[in-house]
Amino acid sequence: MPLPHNLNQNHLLGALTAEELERMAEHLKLVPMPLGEVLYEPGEQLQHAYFPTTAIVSLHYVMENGASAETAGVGNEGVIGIALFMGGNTTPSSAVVKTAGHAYRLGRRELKAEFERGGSLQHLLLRYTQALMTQMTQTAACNRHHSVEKQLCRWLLTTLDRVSTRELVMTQELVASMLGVRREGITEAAGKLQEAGYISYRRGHITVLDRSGLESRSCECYAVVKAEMSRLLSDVRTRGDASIAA
Amino acid sequence: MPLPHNLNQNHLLGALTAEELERMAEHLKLVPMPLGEVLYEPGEQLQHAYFPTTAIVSLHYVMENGASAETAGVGNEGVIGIALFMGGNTTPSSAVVKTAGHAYRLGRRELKAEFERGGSLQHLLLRYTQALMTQMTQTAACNRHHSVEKQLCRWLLTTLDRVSTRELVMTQELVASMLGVRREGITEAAGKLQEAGYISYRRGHITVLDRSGLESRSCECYAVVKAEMSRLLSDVRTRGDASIAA
DNA sequence: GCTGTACCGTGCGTTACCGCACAGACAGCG
DNA sequence: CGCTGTCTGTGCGGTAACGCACGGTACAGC
Repeated sequence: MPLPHNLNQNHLLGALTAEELERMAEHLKLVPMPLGEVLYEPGEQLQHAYFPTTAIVSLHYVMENGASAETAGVGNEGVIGIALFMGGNTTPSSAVVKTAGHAYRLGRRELKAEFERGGSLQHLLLRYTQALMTQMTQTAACNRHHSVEKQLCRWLLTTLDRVSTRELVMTQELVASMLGVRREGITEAAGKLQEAGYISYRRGHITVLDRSGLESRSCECYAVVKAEMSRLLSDVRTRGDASIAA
Repeated sequence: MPLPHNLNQNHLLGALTAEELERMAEHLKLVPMPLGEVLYEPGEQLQHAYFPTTAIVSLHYVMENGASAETAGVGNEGVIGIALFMGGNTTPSSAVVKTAGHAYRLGRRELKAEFERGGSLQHLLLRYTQALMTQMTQTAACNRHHSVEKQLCRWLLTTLDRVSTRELVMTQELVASMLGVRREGITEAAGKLQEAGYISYRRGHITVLDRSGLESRSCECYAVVKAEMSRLLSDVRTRGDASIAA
């Protein structure tokens, strides 16, 4: 179902003033985000920021021995390319598309220029950055203390919050690499969840049947991050639909 | 040896322009930071930012069941109270003093006011924030993949970088709560390091004998964070010693 | 409808870390 | 000087997750 895309589908863009959005609109380009695409690699100078509409992107750290872990996810509530306005221009981690979709792309110059005007975009981006730090903090603690099953529940829930369907297009292999665990660990945990009737899956598709079931088996981290995100971004998505079609 | 404190001991303050520093100097108050002091608790509106000189502070997340983990450390290279200028005003984690010392304290209004002038303080703070995110990312991945011994090495090295001596005043219990592991796990790992001649310790005091030994047993995370910190904050500490005595 | 590739399930042995319990050692204080 | 509380060492069973190997199965593409 190819919805007509519009800027409001990204919550940050949707919360800008009409004036700001007008200034930026001509520079925002809708781009497809295929599964697996690498938006940036460690140490590489970023050229664009991405405001996802339907895509979901994973901020991902890969260690020397090839092991990896997701440190935060970004969907239509956020933006990829923090390092542009924070001033570092790059990061040691990478960003990869974990659910295909679309995003609005903005050149680094245009982003920096608008950020430095100090208007509502600046405030939004800074608060979003803080929200991202909350995710990272929570991931760090969660990685230390919670079981794979709990983490899987958390991960499914946060991913589900960013899509409009109950079905995620996801192989166990992919999930495992996000959580930084063995593929077999996911097989086992997912098996238990399926047995409990919370999810069902087939080759690369996970369907959530009982959301509250997942919540009950998830660790606290899901709720903590969600609450903090909504606290920090409470004024986002309140602008109504006075949108500029793209 | 009670050195005369001066603002330059904190690298961020030391990198400000003379003009900015002059504006802020009258609001900066040198305060003692005793071991264990809690600078802020989860959800609590911050009243001050702290620029450590000799103290080291841990950003610490405590879970519902009481388990905890450090997500980043802050010493004289940084500042505590990011949430003030990022706009969230609080965070779900807490900040506790893990090595006693001093810090310059600044009221939240004064910090915000200076931040919003958009001068070099703003740029410094934003880049420092990005460096903090690097630490968090690395901690998350490290927690997932590296052994307690490697993590202990990393932690000792980063702590050592923030003090002027070779001796850390630290109980194993405290180290364990920082790393989010059992106290016995530290006993074991520290025992091995002592056997190797890299450290020696007695009741609450850890002395580093062979730094490069620790580096060789540490995980990559230490070097990654260090390199990224120095990249992001390369212009810090270059202002020379035209300081304003406090 | 066949075939090959990707994906998933299962079963080992192994290991790192946990939880608990208790004993010993040191330091500071009256 | 001895007491006391804190800190450290050690042992032991339990367990979650790993690494590896292999076999089974759905689906896509021809």
